[in-house]
Amino acid sequence: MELSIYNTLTRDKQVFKPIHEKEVKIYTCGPTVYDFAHIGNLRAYLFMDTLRRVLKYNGYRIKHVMNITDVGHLVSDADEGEDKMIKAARREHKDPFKIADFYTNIFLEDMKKLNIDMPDVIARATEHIKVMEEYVKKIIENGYAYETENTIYFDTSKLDKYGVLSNINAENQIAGARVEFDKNKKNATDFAIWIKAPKNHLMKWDTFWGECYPGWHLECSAMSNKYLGDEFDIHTGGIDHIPVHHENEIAQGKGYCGKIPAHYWMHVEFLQVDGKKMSKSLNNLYTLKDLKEKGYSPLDYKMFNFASHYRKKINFTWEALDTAKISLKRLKEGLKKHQEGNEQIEENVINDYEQKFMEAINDDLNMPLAMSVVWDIVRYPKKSIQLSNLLLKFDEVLGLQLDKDEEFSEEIPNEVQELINKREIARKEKNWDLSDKLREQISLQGYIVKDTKDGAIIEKI
RNA sequence: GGCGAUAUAGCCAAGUGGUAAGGCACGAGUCUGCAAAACUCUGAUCCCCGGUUCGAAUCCGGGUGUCGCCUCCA
Repeated sequence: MELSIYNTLTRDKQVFKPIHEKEVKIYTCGPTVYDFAHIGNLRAYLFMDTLRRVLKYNGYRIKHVMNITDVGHLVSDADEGEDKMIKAARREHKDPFKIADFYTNIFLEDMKKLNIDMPDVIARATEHIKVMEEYVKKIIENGYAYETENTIYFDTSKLDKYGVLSNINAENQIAGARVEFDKNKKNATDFAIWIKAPKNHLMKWDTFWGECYPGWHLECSAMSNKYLGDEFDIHTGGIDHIPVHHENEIAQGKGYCGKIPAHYWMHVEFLQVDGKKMSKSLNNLYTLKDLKEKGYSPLDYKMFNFASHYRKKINFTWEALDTAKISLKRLKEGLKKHQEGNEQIEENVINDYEQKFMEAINDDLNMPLAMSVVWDIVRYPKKSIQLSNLLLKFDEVLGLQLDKDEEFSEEIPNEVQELINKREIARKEKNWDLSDKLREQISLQGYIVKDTKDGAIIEKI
């Protein structure tokens, strides 16, 4: 079956045709590791995960590279302000390289918790300075750059067109600018590719142009080129990357070898919180840790993401996350129900579900629609191991670990356990008054008791 | 000022020309000592106005609202 994906470059959905028949080469703009990843960041990597899984489900091999930006990302994408890493280093009174290590590790742990299928290569910018240096030199040789006192700029006026992704151009950049552009720049859209490090600058390397550090946009171009070549299949990132970062990558690709690096550009929309953007200034940034503290697991959050399409804004509310949590639990219970069943299901029913699921995921990763097929199977009137096997097969795409129980069972304090034991005895004696009183006491301790056939289940409130 | 997105039941959200997927919540029922959980059943003509068409949530034109990027941020 054909796989269609939306390409920002052409602004339409296209049938996906890789450069090599069986292998797909992907580059993902990874995190700048100067702080904890918030759930908005994580949405982008969940999208990356789904994309990988869908491609694999379609039988492709994948060569996937993601960068870790640990230098050169200035507080503004337009090369203004200071380096984010250095700002963080000052905030935490630590060496910027240590900061990078710290947040990189946390990031990788988050990826694991979300059961994200990771790229084959994770490239740290600071380990690729030489590659970047060579990349810049070639851009200069090709006549696409000019020097000012402290910076080497990419000259966007040398391109046939700048702004192929977003319709921005030098004129409208200037018209609406609230920031003054560097007067040394020839064009408003020119951007720094190599920057001379000021004295006492914490992150710098001895290069062909003296002690320097790389421009942020350059990192991705140089590293994708090293691992994937002049042209590869898919480039992914957040929607905020479109106007500057990815335009600049395209510009650099053209300056380097005359080619737009990727054939397909895929972008994830933003996550909002209560209908507003998530931002530091609004103080509504949540991390996985915040979610955990409220009793939600990383996979609950993953489930939440499947409620909407990646190219649409998703509105995060605690209520919506709760919906996801309940749904995931019911999904797992549905799987168990089918695992215990042995009723025979006709083959065409199974085939029909497979067909529908595949159609959904192959239609530009329509996960909400795919989930409706999953629910259909869960709610199928017959119990059958054939259906549970089908769900597990689909879980290769979902990555929700449907067959695993959450290891969310926290330890129950002794005093609460004693109350529970007493209550069980009271119930056996049919002493309902005492039983209800004990349940009340347990709830005062912050736990809910639920009686099932197999005994009481305890949950934290 | 420039660029872009979006408007579908209480909430979240699919659906891009043929008469509205799914999830959550609410309500009813089954089960249960009770409660909870679980399971079953139940709801919308798609922001407004005009047009194209045999037929539009879906296409076109005009409004209105909301949101995002251009400064932190995926």
